[in-house]
Amino acid sequence: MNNFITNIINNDINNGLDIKKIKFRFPPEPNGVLHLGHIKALYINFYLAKKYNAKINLRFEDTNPINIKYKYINNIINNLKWLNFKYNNITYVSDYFNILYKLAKILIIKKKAYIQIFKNNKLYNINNIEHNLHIFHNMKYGKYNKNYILKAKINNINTNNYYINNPIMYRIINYKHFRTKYNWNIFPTYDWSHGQSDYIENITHSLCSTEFIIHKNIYNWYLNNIYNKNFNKILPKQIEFSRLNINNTITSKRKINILIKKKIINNLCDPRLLTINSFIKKGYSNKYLIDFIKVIGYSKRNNNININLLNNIIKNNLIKKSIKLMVIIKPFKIIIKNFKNNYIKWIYLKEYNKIIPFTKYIYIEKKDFKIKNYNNFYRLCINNYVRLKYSYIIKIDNITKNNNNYNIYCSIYNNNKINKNNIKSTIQWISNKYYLKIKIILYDYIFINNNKIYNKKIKILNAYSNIIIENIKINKIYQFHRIGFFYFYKYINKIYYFKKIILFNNKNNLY
RNA sequence: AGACUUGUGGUGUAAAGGUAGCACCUCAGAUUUUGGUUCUGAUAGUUAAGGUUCGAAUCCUUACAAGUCUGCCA
Repeated sequence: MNNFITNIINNDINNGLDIKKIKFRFPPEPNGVLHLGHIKALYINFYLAKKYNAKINLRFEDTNPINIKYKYINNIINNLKWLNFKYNNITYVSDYFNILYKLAKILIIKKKAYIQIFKNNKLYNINNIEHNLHIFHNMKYGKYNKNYILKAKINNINTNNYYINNPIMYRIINYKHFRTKYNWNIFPTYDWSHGQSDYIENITHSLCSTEFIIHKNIYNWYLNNIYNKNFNKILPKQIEFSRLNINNTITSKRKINILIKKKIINNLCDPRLLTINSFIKKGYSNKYLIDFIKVIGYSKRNNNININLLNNIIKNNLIKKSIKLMVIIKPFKIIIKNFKNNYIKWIYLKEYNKIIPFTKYIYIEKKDFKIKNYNNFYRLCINNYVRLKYSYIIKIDNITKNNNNYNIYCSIYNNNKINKNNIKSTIQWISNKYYLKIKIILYDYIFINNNKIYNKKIKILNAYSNIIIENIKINKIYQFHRIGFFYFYKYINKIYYFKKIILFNNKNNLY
């Protein structure tokens, strides 16, 4: 894999960076679950770590006690385990609160940081160093209300953007932190803590998404003002790449939460979401997702990837290994003339070492039958030979009509006597006596029409399967012959429930 | 509105001043006990204009377009 990131690192090596010192980090905030976009960020870091034989830290960005929740830490660790991304250390920004506090005091002494107070609808800046230190100390011990903040004094950056010019380093938050408890009343902001954490951990290349480009000046300003030659440390370098955008769905935590509030989705495991938890629940292998990430690559430009690319990769992976079931959604009865009423022919399926029953009356899918052939209809109609999957070649002999019901009489034909070119279709079937009741849950992408309109449709269909299902496991993925891929997720009242993963091409109006 | 970033076939991504390549999509043919898969092939591209250069997707200028940011979130 070659991209602008490897180019930058190779340049750094050519310019004297010791290859042994290269180190990366993955810094999630434990405020939600990981999704496909995180896999993109993870993969580049772990790919580079492998390429340069470098170390990599999993760093939890727990700077804001209000946002973070302990349960997400375990979830992230388990997700990484499932993805088989092996990091060297787990670190927490909260471990650096003491160091960050000391560094902030150094900036105050250097007159690079100052306290700002909001009082009587006015902002007051403190100039005196001793006074600043005194207030900062008292802020730490909770002696002030939220109107006190510590700001960095960056006046050199050529911008009229006030936020960028005077970023906040510390704000007062009176909230229990899950690790430091009530020890701190002030918490560092992302801007202040992130670059410093990279520096403390000896990270050489700090990869993030392009929305942080505007913060790069702050990142570098802090580092340059903290950098101490005596420590013999390398200044980390922020490199940005564009975040993952996929049409017809979303990944952003904020937008997912809106959908949950609007009750369009129930939870973070909803199969329509691209969260790692949903992938695990759907029985995916991590390989499918990494294959996808490898294909889409990395750049700085805005992108919009068609979700079918992901679906194709999943489909091509599944096609090799999933068990095939014959499933009928809308049964249509046909009669085999050659068979006697109670005769059962057991057909042996070598692939699965199982037998399935074939009887006089069988059901095929309603859409697999038409009386007359038009528009190149390959399936069952007058004059068409059709192969029933795993069993006989049939053709319609005659059709009778009672009321509104057709009776379709078919004859079995010898495999060897029919020209192969005349059999254009192999369709699924079930015996009218032996089958399993199943339910299929179908849903569409969350968004239609370029991510602007919600798609709430969820269909639950009754269907029938041949009886090959045994030792069925939750989360196991099955292929429904000619329909698509589904995963089994529950068994209630003698009914097996399956949820959609991917449907096969539907343009010929199969279903 | 400003600041910043980015513009390569329909989509995604390579080419670090020297042959515009790869993958997906689409289309066609072959294979096929899935109208699936697989295989072969075809179509199609450097946002625009100017400049530097023997030579520009690449460097410079201008225009245009898209995205991000303008949070005491990260």
